[in-house]
Amino acid sequence: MSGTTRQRPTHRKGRATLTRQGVGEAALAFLGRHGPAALTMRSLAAELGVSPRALYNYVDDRRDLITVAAEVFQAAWRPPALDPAPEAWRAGLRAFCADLRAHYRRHPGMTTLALSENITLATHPVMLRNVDALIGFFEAVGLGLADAYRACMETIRLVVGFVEFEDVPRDRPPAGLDPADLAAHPPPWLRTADADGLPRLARLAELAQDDADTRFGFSVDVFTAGIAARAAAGPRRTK
Amino acid sequence: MSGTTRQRPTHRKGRATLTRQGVGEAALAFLGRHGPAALTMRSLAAELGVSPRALYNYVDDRRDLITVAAEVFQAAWRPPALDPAPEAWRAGLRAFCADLRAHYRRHPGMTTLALSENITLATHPVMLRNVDALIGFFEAVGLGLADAYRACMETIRLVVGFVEFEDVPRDRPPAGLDPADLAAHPPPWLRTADADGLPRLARLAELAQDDADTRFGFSVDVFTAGIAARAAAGPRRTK
DNA sequence: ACCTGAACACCGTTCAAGT
DNA sequence: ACCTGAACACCGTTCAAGT
Repeated sequence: MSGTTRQRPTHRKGRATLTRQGVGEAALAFLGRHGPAALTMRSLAAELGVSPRALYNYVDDRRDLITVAAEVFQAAWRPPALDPAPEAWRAGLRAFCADLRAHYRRHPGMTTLALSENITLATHPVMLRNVDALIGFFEAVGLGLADAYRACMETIRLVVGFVEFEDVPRDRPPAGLDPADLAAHPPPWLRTADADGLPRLARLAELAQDDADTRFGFSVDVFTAGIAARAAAGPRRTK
Repeated sequence: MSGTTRQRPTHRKGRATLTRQGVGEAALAFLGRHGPAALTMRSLAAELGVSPRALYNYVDDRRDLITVAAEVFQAAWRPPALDPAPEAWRAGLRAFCADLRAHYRRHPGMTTLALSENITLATHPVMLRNVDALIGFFEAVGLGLADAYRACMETIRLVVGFVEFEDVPRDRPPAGLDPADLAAHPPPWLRTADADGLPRLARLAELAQDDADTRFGFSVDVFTAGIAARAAAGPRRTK
């Protein structure tokens, strides 16, 4: 209590000593700068000024590295507070989803990587607290506990799915494609259809283009309305 | 018109000649048998009894190969008919989503691969027809054209997101994990939480476990209720 | 205890040469 | 026209050896 417990040295050869946490942070930062394809054991080691083998002292393998990065990523999110009051909850849920979407977009490739490496949702205490709060919110809005849990998970899936399918390809377009084509919505591959048996696609071409925020807003609004209907049916709906 | 136009030979050295389409079909089949990680240019070439270089006569590169496989995959789906009649459309949408989910699960790794390779939704005539029909369905239910398009895309995202986040990890569990842990819902990483400030997670542990079908049903029902609310507000909602 | 350097078994892709 | 075989520049991971 009084004395100085022996500390691990924080530097070595002029470089900060590696730690599991530090390696994860470096991986997450690297991901933001260069994208998921560029994150290799070798490139990250080079960035840290260390041999590839050194990383294996802190991380089991590449999968484990990505798991740590995912934990760091999750812990970095502080969600806006949710007010379940009847006149406030819809706007609150909208803001919550918008904030979560922004967090994911700030780290492009994090989800892509987690999915392709089959990372089961990494579990950080901060994340557990957020999940618990969101479930509590849905309960307060009028859902039974089981439905509140399901709604919580669907909220996350809705946001992450939108980012993955809509935002990531536009924020970080693949090499060979024209960004203008990706930005357009409805996309050219739907608009080029001639009218042979495709009447709505043909009419769609005449519509004003959607931006991603409008489409995200639609998805969240539909979800919110669905939750409202479910809540109105009463919490007993949970079987 | 009368004569025999010169045909490309269909066999060569006792092996069916390669075609772009055939290579895509082989890739999709390989994907179903061995999973996305095992699908490499070299392994697919070996499966076809050919040198890796030969594949490059039919596809530009690995990304292109996956694009062809995705097209084959999409063209293979024949959705159930959708009836927009007031008393039928909800059940029809549910069946539509269930069928789409089943189609994706039949080819595990297809989405994972498409996402990680940033494949912009491949466009096959069959898929365009399906999309057009789904938009028409939402219009007939009472949505404006722009909203019907958004609802169509959200339908696909909902289903694919569920498969990707819920089904794939369970249908094809990653090597190091206990399948029982993955099957459990809520998952153990939520249930192990002690009650310190996590009251709903603690109560969640006492609930009967959900199966994936129940959770999928919840998501689709909430979506359906949301669409119903939107439709009731009238097609003029589209700005 | 933690690092380096060399090595192994893989990738995707391309080159030059065969038939 | 379409193939093979060898090669290049990469991977993740491991081994043996340094300090």
